[in-house]
Parts: sequence; structure tokens; C-alpha cells
Amino acid sequence: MNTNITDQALPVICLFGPTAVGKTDLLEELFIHTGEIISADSMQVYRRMDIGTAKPDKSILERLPHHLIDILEYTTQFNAGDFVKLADQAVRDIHARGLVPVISGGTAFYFRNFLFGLPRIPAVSPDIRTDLNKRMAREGLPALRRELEACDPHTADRLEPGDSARTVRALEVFLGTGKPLSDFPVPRTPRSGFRCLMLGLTRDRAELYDRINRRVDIMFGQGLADEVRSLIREGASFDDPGMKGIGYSEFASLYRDGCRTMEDVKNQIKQDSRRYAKRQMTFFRSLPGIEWYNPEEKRKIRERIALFNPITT
RNA sequence: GCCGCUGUAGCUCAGUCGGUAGAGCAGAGGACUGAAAAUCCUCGUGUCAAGAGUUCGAAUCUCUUCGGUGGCA
Repeated sequence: MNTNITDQALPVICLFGPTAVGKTDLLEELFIHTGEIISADSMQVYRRMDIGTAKPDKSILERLPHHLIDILEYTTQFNAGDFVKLADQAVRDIHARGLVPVISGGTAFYFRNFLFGLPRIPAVSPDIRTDLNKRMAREGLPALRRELEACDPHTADRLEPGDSARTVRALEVFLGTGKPLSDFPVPRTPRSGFRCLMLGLTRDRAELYDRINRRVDIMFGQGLADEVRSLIREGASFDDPGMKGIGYSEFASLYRDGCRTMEDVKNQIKQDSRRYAKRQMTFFRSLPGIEWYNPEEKRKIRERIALFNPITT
């Protein structure tokens, strides 16, 4: 009866930061032989999308096990619920091997759901969303918005009228469960069962943007255009879930109307990546208990991790 | 050298009849209820190139200087 929850809680290192901040290099440096990585990345789950999602290269994956990479075809939608379920399992498996689990990636939404858990909304059929998206295209967002105001006024009040994705999601929950989304409370306290060290990586904005620009150039040098071409050739569509990612969706205009040059596509990818990095930072800043580091501060980070979990030394 | 056009926000440019300036883009901040690399919301003071003049009042009219640019030599 006097068991201390924190004694039972499994230690988990959460390492996150915006795209191109330098996560992969740090993982390689810190966790080979001591840890395994759980990728918190909504795009690296897809197979054959390697260059544009900036997956760690093969030599790193061989030496440092990564979970939740290359687990799906780009036609399958991954989501936060899948992530939490798979991450929970991986955390237990890694601990069973006597290693420390490190959740690392840039999808802040996945981190938040791992930390707090998801609202307990029953699964709804994907057909409902497909249907709603068709209606959105035909009838427009305002029509769906009015419908939401009628069936779930609380959520309608909370959402911006222009927020198409959340409007569809809220309607989907109502149609699929018969209950408004606002009936499902959002967890506001961290889940028990884990002890998380929250390490945020950041850099000067100008430096980060410079790294992003350079990395996009490198991706093109590695053959990003060929990667996209071969995906299209095997039947991928720009409507597929995996193809919505930055580094892929920008090619749609090139393929569809051909009115943009490869240089335009490259510049668009750079800009989309910079804006994405900014949104990531905003989301990360809202997570609790973060200790921020510059990825160059390797010694400090190593010492902090050793303090948290002596396995890693 | 001469003639013309031009100089306004980081960039591209509006700016009416003289009443001390505003769009797009870039950029910044924020939100986030199982799509999240998704989807949204908010944010525009700047020696109006510089100086002088006219005027109650000048980005606006006049002159000078300094840039840029096009044409003719």
C-alpha cells in the first residue's frame, strides 16, 4: 500500500526539436549500446520515403535500433493513437532488454499524446471521414460548420470557423459515436507509469533556417526528385497520406500542371520546412518540464542523461 | 555627356485633388480532443534617398545633390 509510483515508473528519455536541429547526430553519439530509439515522426513511418523524410541512414539504423520507422505503406493513415499504442509497447520491450528507451522526433502532437494519453474516444470508421471530405469539396466548409454548430455547439465555439480539419474530425466523432466531441475530456495531467526526461533541442533561428536550407539542397543531391518519381511510377498519388509530407507534396504542381520548375519546388520545400520548424517550436514550448539545450552542448546533455538514468553511462 | 523613367516596410510595389502611409510576399507570435510534415488564428512606424524652398500643412509641387535604370551619343 505504500508503493511509490515513481519507483515503478519506467524511465523514458524524450528528445525532440525542430526539423534539421541535429537530433540524429546526437542520438548516434549518446545511445549506441545503451538505448533504443522510438521514432516520433509521422512521416518516417512510411517505407520507401527515405530522403524527403530525412530518415537516419542505414549505417545508423544497423548500429542503433529504431522503432516505428518503415512500418507502413504510404496509402495507410498513421495517427496519434497508433503512435501511443506502439510506443508504449516498444518502451516495455526495450526495458525488458535492459536498455533505455529514447523517444525522439519532431511530431510534437505524438509526444503530447504519449505524455498525457488520448481522450477516450471510440474508434470510428474511416469511411465517415472519407464521406465528410467529399461533402467538404462539394458543399464547402461553411455547410459542415453549420452542421457542427447544430450537433456540437461547444466544439464549434472552440474551433475557428476556417479550421476545416478539426471541423471534419468533430463531425466524424459525432456521426461515429453519437456523442459530441466535447463530451470527451482532454487529459491534463501526465500519465502514470512513465518517468520522462524532457530534453528539447534548439538553435538560433537564423542558424536553424540555414541548416534547413542546406539540408534540402543535400536531399536533392541525394536524389529526392528520383525518389518521388519512382513513388509516382509505382502508383503513389499526391492524395495518399504519406505523400502529404513536406518534401513530397511540393512536387504535385510539377507533375500536375508542369508550370513550375524544379528550382521552384526546391525553394518551396525550403520555405515549407522553415515554417514547419517554427510551428514545431511553438508546440514544443507548450509541453511541460522541458530542459532546453543546443545540440552542440554534448557534454552537458550527456551529464544530464547520466543523472537521470545511470544505465546510459 | 544629353534626354527620359525611377528612389516609400527585409523584398516587390500602391499611395487619388497636397491633410505626416498600406497591400502582397518574406518574417514573427499563438492555437492544437486519434489526419499534426495536417489544419487554423493574430501581427504592418517606416530617417517616404538627402538637403533646401513654396505652403497653415509636402511621400505628393519646385530646385539642388546622391543612387538606380533605359535610350541616344
